Amino acid sequence: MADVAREAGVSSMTVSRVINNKEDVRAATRERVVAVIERLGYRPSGIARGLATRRTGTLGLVVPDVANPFFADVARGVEHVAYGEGYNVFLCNTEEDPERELAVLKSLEEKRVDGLVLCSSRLDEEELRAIVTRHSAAVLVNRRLEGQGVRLATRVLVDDEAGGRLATRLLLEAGHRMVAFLAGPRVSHSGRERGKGYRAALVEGGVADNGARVRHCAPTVEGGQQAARELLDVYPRTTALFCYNDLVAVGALQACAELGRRVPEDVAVVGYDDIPLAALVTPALTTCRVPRYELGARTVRLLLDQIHGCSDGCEEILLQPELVVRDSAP
Amino acid sequence: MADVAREAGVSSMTVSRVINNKEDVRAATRERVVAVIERLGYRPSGIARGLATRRTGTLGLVVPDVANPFFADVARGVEHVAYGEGYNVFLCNTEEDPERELAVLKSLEEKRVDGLVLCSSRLDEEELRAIVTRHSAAVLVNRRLEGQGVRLATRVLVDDEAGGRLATRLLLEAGHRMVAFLAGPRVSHSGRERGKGYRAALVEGGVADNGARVRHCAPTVEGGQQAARELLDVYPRTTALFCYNDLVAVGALQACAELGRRVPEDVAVVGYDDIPLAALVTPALTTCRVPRYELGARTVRLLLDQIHGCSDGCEEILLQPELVVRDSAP
DNA sequence: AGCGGTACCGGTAGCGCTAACAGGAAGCTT
DNA sequence: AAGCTTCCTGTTAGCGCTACCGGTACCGCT
Repeated sequence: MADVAREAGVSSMTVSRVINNKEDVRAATRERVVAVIERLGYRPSGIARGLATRRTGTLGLVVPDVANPFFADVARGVEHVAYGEGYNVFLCNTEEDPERELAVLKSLEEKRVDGLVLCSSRLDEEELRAIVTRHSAAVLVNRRLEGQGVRLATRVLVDDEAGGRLATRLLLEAGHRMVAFLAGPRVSHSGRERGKGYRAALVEGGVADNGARVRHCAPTVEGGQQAARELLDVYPRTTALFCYNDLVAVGALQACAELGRRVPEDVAVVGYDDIPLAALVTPALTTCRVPRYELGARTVRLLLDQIHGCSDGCEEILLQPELVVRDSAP
Repeated sequence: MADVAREAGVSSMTVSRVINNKEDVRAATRERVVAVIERLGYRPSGIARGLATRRTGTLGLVVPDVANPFFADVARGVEHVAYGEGYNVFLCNTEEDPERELAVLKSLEEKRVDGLVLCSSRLDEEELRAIVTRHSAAVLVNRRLEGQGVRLATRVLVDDEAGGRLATRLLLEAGHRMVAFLAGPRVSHSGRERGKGYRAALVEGGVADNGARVRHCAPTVEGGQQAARELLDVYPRTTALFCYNDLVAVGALQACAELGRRVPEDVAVVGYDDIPLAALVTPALTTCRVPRYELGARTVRLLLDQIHGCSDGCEEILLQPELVVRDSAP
């Protein structure tokens, strides 16, 4: 920077003003400085700038796993909006390990990120609260932080209860009366919400809520396959399956094929998420699309509001899933 | 930091030594300092440290799109190894736009990343060379940089020619004599390499190389479906399709279903990449697995060697793909 | 006692940038 | 002609940390 200033015959302050597009620099001077910068290939140091301004132009994104298509899309949304506003994004995978989550969060603090996006945190209330209060700006995704105190974390969520209701209602309206729920992992918060919607729709539809029709399983193709097999074995009169996610639904499809049940004629199957795979299996999955990219994008916009101080304090955004009807149901 | 020093009754230098795990601090002193750090919740500033040491502990990762499962896996590998060595990773999507690629590269320079991983760059030779020389450490993925000068970029590649050969040979050995290649986009470097392997295998197998059997298409399900349809129409005696990637192969599967060709009895189909989808379609795809996670992991290891100065200068790592035989071929 | 060696700790001087203020020159007003 | 505004530019003083050097205390040895 000093080199540039000397070459251009100005002070470093003027160079600073030029690279920050500040007013108060004569056009001629600006051009001269720009030319020297160009000629010398000078790049201002974001590090030094960060030290001086206490803002780094970076955000932290913490996800369980980017290779999961769900978080990959969220990451894309986060990165896109952040880039548009001149921010860079640190990507951190926790690999589902709370220890590691704490560790990356610590490193993000040391890097002095301006804001934090924390997806599906596996930390407990207390740890989470500590993290959030240490950051001036943080938004949670797919996780609430119940606070008796003043400070609650901003958050963006998918309305999974509505999604569960939507999917179940579709099946009921098609005349199904024996709708089962392949519920995914017992610990999943999303799964519980989807289950709430499922039961609410059953009640609203005049079908007695029957807990025995809910079966937990691993959120994978194998998990879905096995659970569907067992469920159709125990309750052979089941005519519809609402699945925790699309992978489970694909497993259900495979189980139906094994058992000689035609889909959707004998058994209707509805998935959740609308991952790219959903459209490609046979029959193509009817599913509940969750706006993953938008989830990331909205989150960052909220975060940036918070950073720029124009936030309304504690907020919550609830994104609505949307039914995508294909061949597997109704 | 000054607070910590005062509270612990030492100088800031000693605090610095403690947080950097340097020797030359008495155990008792260290404990005292650690206790104060803990009590005050002090986190050293990576920014200030970066300014003083000229190392930031960050890497830049530039990919066309993280939502692409290929790059998502690469990113996972990169992040995992980087984390293990105490580095954080900036994730940058170029969204296939060279302008944007240049822009993110510029921002990464300003952030003073210690190293750069550049995947499938769409920049031309000259731009690329400029970028690489501006960084002390950079590794290219899926891209060579031919240099007449002294300095060539380190790179990690998949041996796509070998992959093409492998897949084609499998088909030939199963007795196929009419093997077509759905080649993906004309501009794809990987596609060209796979084509080379395909032709080489044909020649080695005593089957005359017939250019007319190669058909370019978009690297998507639709692209593959359309190309397969047309190809099977023009050359109805084709009994095997080697596809640019798994998506194209899925398209080919759909085209075969439409045309009433059984897979693999009438037409054998081989994909490329082994994305998760490959195992889930019906029939499950025989494909060429490319080690995506390892690609990312090896790349970062190479990069870290370069950063720590223990590199042998210009190097190249060529990763071998591996055949995964499922139901669609032979 | 004096010497050298080791273990531990502190002072100083930046790293490259910007916030905040302090001018100075030109043009305008009174 | 003095004073005032407007526009532009420079000076100073850090931001929080570490490199580098220099010190002190204490030990064993001659």
